[in-house]
Amino acid sequence: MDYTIKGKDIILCQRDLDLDNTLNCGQAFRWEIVPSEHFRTYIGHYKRTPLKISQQDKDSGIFILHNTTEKDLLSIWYDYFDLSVDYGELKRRFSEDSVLSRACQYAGGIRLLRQDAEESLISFIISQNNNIPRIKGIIGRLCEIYGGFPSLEDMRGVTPEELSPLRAGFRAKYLADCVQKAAENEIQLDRIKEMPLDEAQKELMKIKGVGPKVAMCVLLFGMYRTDAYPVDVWIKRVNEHFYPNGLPECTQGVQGIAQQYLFHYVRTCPECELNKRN
DNA sequence: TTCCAGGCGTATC
DNA sequence: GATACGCATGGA
Repeated sequence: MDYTIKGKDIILCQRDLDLDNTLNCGQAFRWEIVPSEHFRTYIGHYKRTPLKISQQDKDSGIFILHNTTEKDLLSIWYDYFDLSVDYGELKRRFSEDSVLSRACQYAGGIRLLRQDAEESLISFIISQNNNIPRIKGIIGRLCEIYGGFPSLEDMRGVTPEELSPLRAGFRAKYLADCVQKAAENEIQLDRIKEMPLDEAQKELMKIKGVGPKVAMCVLLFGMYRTDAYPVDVWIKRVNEHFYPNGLPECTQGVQGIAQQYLFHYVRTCPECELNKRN
């Protein structure tokens, strides 16, 4: 990692990272873009620790972590932004496949964020049969109520009625069930992290409102299980249209990272035939 | 007005 | 085990 400390800021040189790509590709829901003198500036959190981060230009690979410490960089943000992984190497692997190659070319600055497991669980319960702007709205209201993103312990004893200000609809009862099962140790995320993928998925599915897809999202985004491959409506189309015989071999072990490139590509790239409705 | 959104629970066969 | 349907809410 290449960085220098400049007063209260840290200047980070980092390849294969683009803030728009990474923070707006549907894996995280509470990074907000804010006006600044730089190309892009976002404010977000890992658990309760805030970060304001700027990307200086589109392609320079220079970032400013504002008003932070070397300790937070090394103990939080280095892991959160997955900086130990060589995404250049990963993308060279993916380029064996023509679809993935296009996806990487379209948004090569995507990185898989290592997010908090509890936040991922709550967020992706909210995500079901929902659209991304509205997911962000519900999560924003959740954070307002609790003064930051709540832990499952913070929400202990909550009822669906008490969650009605979220306007989460039928998902409120799922959130309450999730909180209750965690409180009663019916599900233990720390144990699930250590389980084989199939077993971990089944365990998460004990929570009402957590099915195969949400469970895979929790494993991928909240537990850094890069072999987890969540299939939503978009990825279902990708599988049927591009990979009728299964994923290419170059994704072995990192199917989840490939999924993230594919998801963003089909949803937002005008050149992708699946993007155009019909 | 109708359709759809990072799905899932339930009923039915 | 497979399939059909309802579900809260809000934007297009």
